[in-house]
Amino acid sequence: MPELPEVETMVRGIRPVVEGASLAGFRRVRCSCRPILVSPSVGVIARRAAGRTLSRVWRRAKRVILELDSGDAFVIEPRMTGLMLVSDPPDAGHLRVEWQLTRGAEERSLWFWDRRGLGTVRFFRRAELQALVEGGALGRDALEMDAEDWLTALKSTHRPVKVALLDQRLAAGIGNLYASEILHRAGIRPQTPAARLSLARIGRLQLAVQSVLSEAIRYEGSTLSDGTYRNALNQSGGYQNAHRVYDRAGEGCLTCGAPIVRLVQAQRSTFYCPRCQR
DNA sequence: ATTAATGTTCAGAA
DNA sequence: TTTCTGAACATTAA
Repeated sequence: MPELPEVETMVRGIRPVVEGASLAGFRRVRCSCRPILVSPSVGVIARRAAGRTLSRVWRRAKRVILELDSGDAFVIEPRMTGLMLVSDPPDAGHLRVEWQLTRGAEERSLWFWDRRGLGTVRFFRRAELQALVEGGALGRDALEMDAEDWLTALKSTHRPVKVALLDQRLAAGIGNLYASEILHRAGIRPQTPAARLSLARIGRLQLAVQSVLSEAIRYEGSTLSDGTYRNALNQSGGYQNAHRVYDRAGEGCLTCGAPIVRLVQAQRSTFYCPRCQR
């Protein structure tokens, strides 16, 4: 599930361990599951990166970026079930990649753990990184968008607003869970065609994006019933207790009491309150 | 014991 | 051009 708040939490969790450390080794962990995508090959990456200092840990949309003093960088996409850890993992069987770090005499490791194995670890040269970060594939970070940015983004498509929120080219960082939560907070029906939203409703949407995402970051993300998402220290997040609609089909709306409805849009579950959201 | 569903992304087709 | 479909994979619930 890692969406913007979970990835931000990962970055904040690993930053104190990673930033300023030297990379002593980079390796794939031997496990019984199929290997995840690492590109270029582990050997090539290790040759280019070993001995360098990890100067900056940051986030672009749902990607974790480990930047080296050379300007080259690791770009990690957790996708569905990937985690960045600086502690023991949920289980040893799904550890995928290890960064061996040194800071003076101290040795520590950063891990990429991924149960389903859809996540990726890629290494980019400085120029490639710039293209990836600034290129057209990703829109502005959802937390940095003002109402005017949202107006431009939403005017450009006739798809339902819930589906549009998931389009990373329009706004980067929102995923399936937070899209439902944001629309409930904004009082907007998920089926509404994006281009048909009034200025006033777009203003409410922008505020809902800000408040839902920043609250979720404050609570260190959402750990769903499958327990997959954990922070860098393998601890649960807390925002799942604040969900108003996600995964609550048939239960009463916490605002008005009407039963929450589940529908499928673009092959993904959407949850909303038919009374609060118009 | 099958089948459907699960947070994401991307290629390829409609 | 825009939008839709299915696949990548592992695990759990029905």
